[in-house]
Amino acid sequence: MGIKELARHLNISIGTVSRALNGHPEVNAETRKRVLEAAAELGYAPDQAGRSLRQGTLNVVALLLSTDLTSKTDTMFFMELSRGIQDQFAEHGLDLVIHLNKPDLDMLDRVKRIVERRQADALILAETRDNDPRLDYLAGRNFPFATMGRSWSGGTHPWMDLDFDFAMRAAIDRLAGFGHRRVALVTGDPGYRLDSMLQDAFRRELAEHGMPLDEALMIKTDTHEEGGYKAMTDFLAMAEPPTAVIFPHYRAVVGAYSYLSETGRQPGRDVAILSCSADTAIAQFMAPPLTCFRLDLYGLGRRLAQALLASMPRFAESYGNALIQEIWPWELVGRDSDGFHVG
Amino acid sequence: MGIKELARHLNISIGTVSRALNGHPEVNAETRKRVLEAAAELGYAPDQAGRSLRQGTLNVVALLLSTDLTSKTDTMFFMELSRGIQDQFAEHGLDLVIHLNKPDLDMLDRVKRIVERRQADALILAETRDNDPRLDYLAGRNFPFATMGRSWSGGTHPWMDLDFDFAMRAAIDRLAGFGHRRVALVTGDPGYRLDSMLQDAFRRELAEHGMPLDEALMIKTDTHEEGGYKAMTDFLAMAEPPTAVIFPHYRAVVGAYSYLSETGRQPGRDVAILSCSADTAIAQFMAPPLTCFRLDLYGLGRRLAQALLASMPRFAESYGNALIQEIWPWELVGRDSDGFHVG
DNA sequence: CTCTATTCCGTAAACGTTTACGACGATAAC
DNA sequence: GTTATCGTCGTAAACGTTTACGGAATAGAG
Repeated sequence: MGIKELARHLNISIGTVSRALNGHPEVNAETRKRVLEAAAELGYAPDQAGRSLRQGTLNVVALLLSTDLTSKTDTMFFMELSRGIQDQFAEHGLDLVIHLNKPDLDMLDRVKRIVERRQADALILAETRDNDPRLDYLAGRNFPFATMGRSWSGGTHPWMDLDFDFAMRAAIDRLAGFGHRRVALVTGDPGYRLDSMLQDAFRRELAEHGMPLDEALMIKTDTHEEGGYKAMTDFLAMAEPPTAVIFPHYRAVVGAYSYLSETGRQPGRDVAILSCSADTAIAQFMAPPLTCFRLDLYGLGRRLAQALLASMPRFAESYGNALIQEIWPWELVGRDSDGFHVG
Repeated sequence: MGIKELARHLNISIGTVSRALNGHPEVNAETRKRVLEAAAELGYAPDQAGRSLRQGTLNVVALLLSTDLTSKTDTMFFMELSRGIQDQFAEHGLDLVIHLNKPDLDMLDRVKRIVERRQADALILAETRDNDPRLDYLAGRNFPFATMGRSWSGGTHPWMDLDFDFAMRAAIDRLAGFGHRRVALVTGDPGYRLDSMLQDAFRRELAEHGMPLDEALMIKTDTHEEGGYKAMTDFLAMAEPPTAVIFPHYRAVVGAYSYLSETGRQPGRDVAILSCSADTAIAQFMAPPLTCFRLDLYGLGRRLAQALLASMPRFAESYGNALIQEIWPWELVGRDSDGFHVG
């Protein structure tokens, strides 16, 4: 099953076998055919370790995800994204593998392990934090990597991100059009760049629309169902509750819907609910269907992979050697969760 | 950064360095300390390719998932499962990596690639199909693997599965107790062992409870939101609709809820909805909260990993060299989606 | 002092590839 | 007939580890 056996079986040298399999030009056409046939018949495939050892490359890109995702974010988002990444890499013979890890501190260790043991040729990080030490480490080692979501400093590494400024403007435009003036925002930990940007954009757009800013209407909490449930509970206990709530994180909406339903209220009638999340399958099947943002997650994944490839010396020329950092547009999908006029 | 540099830096041989790092007994305590310190300081970690080449082991286990998961199943299920698997493997210094692949035919190629290129020491398959060629291939190559969900033949490989017989009995017991006699079942493609078992159990339990079996009430469709939506549409268009519907697949429930809401109906009042899925975070936040089954997904993942480890020569002795195949119990969590009496 | 056992460490082979280098024969050029 | 060119292939080194083997030094036993 090794290349040696294959060579012996064909009565040629291992060098020729290797050249034949790797498509080198200096091998006779008929010899190549014989080699390929024999390889297919005997089920030979080059050992990854041997090849990697020799040419220092593994044909594997790692995507590092935190197990937090299970509890805090929309797993669908990353699944769709991964599908795009995977397909793009496949065109270059690269495999995508997902590494799950405990969140926070261990993450740096895992990154170090991947780099130092050479478990992948490049790395994709999903969620970056303020002063994320992983970015410095990777940049210092000159290891190719990309991130989903820009980092705080912008950085000189490739990334893809979403246009949250646009989303927030579109959301508040829409709510203002319906006559809302007390709008609330429920985000997660502002230690994440995403939540920080959302809060900034929220403040700015409120000001632009001449709406009052009430800090009590900006709740930072967990981004899953329970966080949304509690946030909605708090809002409705206020002397003057908001008439509209923006939940950038989709899963929090589920909790909010739940509390509203329990108390006999209805989203889209008693309070407007709007999400800045991607329009994954469930949104249109909520009751009432959720207003959120349409986005080509699969395409985003592909483009993220392209950005990373463009930063890898081996593939850079195919992608114009450019540093690719893009902010992706999306489109507001108005549904019934916020479709009513106040006042 | 190689072991050679490290050895030169310490003025000892690479053999001793290797032994020191790998905890072999025949090395002086003080030498070992020096080596470990220097390795930490210089950020040395053994190259995976070199090590793998030498000792034929990689310390990596692969979990193969289909990109279908995105559209068809509850991604949360596999995330929680993966977390358990990951933690169990970590105790033995193994990493879990997830390979995403297109469904169906390509899957066998991917499995072959993983085995032939030695990209992992063992493999976990998530969804097996009738006459799944991947199982035969792996067994033929004597490659360690385990599956989530038993295969059709039972097989001689380790697996974990859920007690769907129990679930179906508990579900129909409960519905019978509420007075239901026209109960429907919405499953996916019976080419999957899971759906096939559910249908069998459903028929059996109906008979045991003296309920009539109406084949029109057994719909096979997609297991995502849209499938549930359409199934519910079909049911309610019947001359004599079912009074209760069992949706083993959680995501189909979302679609069913959606249709009910659109037509002014309410789950748990106009029709009973019950799911045999695991009780993931969303179930209790649906409106009304969904009756389903409580399950320790994390523990299940750990146990699945143990079962696999027990089948790997390297680790077998720690686990008693046994073939581990287990059917896990779960517990019905009665909520409001089916809590009403008929007639 | 001799012999043996023990502790520690260096040497070198091996794992399965890829590839630089050189060699061989055949063909073409003069 | 000599030389250069080309196409094809074999040889061997190299990648970074681990580990079997043997050797040197020390200690203990007689």
